[in-house]
Amino acid sequence: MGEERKSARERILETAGDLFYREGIRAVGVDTIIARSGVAKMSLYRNFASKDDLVCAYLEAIGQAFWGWWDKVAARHPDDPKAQLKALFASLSRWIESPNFRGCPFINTAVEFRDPDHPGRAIVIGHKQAVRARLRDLAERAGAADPNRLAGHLQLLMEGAYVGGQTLASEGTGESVASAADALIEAACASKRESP
Amino acid sequence: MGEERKSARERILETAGDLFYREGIRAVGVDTIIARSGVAKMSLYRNFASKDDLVCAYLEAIGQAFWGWWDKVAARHPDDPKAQLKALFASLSRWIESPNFRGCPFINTAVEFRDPDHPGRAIVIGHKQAVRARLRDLAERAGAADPNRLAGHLQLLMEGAYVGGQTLASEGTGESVASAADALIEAACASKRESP
DNA sequence: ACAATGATACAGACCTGTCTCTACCATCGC
DNA sequence: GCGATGGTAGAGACAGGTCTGTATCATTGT
Repeated sequence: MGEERKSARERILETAGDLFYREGIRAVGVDTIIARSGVAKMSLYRNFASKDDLVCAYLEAIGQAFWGWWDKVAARHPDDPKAQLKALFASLSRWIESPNFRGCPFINTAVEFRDPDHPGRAIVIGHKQAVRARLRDLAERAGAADPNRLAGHLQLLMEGAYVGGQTLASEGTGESVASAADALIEAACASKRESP
Repeated sequence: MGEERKSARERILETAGDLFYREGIRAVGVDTIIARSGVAKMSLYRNFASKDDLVCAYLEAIGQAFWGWWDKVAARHPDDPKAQLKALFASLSRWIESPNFRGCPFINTAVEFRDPDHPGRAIVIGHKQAVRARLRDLAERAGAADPNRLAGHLQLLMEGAYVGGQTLASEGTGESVASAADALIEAACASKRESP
């Protein structure tokens, strides 16, 4: 047995993540997930209380991957918050033009499940607030005149990039994001000198 | 019969529009639509070939309302494209903070129906391209140094505002949109004087 | 009379979640 | 060494509900 076979849970999460992201959550039934991952139905329901529960696990996994990406990009410019901001948007602009890009998984989930009591929505809102906080922190350390305002602007841009890449493909959305972010960052930091 | 009763078609379109927008399209079945609009099921299927067909009619109606809004706002500043742009974003910023706001119907539809062959997607893409064209036209007439670039930035902001208002409610998204739009418009038009 | 509509039952597909039965495999007692 | 045991997992049937779309019949307004 040379090959280590992954656990049922891992295979389910991997397959479900792929299908949910590509085709949408409501569009993918549990039967499809178990067929595609070669797993028994009971293995799914032993590991996840319900489909909603699986959706939450999917979002958590995506969140981890997201912060992994964020930290990796930021680490390329240690102690240079302004460069980190720009690098994040430059990387984002490349990502949204990839052929596999299907929008932001969090936004997509929030759109698919409109009921405010759906457990997934809390995760989505938590994620977006965390992003906002990290943007504000970077804006502040980058010396923005009004960090809160810059963080708000940049997050708008980020969300716009996510949906723009999906509905307006091949219109140069990626390039737009990077240049708009640059413009806003420079404008926000211009009026304040570093350590005057 | 003092009250003019609307035709079955009108009542269906009205109810479906309301439900689709508030709760999502996949979340609302035709049974709910007919119950809520007090219409027979066959009246629905006599007026619309299928649910997908009803969805398309819904998108067309939203599109008409959207351009009605756009033209009304623009008409408040005749022959002043820059003021029109700003006014559009100011109005948008108010709209997304209304309690009934549930995001952009076009984006929501595109997220709910990921299949590229779904008839609704063509309408969505057509709408977004039309918006882009009108933005570019205004940017050009407003004297932007690079109208294409400004139109791209503004559309990103617009899309961001739509989803931001939905997932990040009560974080001052509306104010952010207006101020970010102002900043980008001013920056884009600064380098070019009007009739020098 | 006639066209549009309401009411209702129904077909067939699909969805989530449960249940049973079987197979494998590691660990433990002896 | 070796059989018993228990945990994990595959296969498939099934229940109960919902969805779209169709068919049939009664009603209403002009």
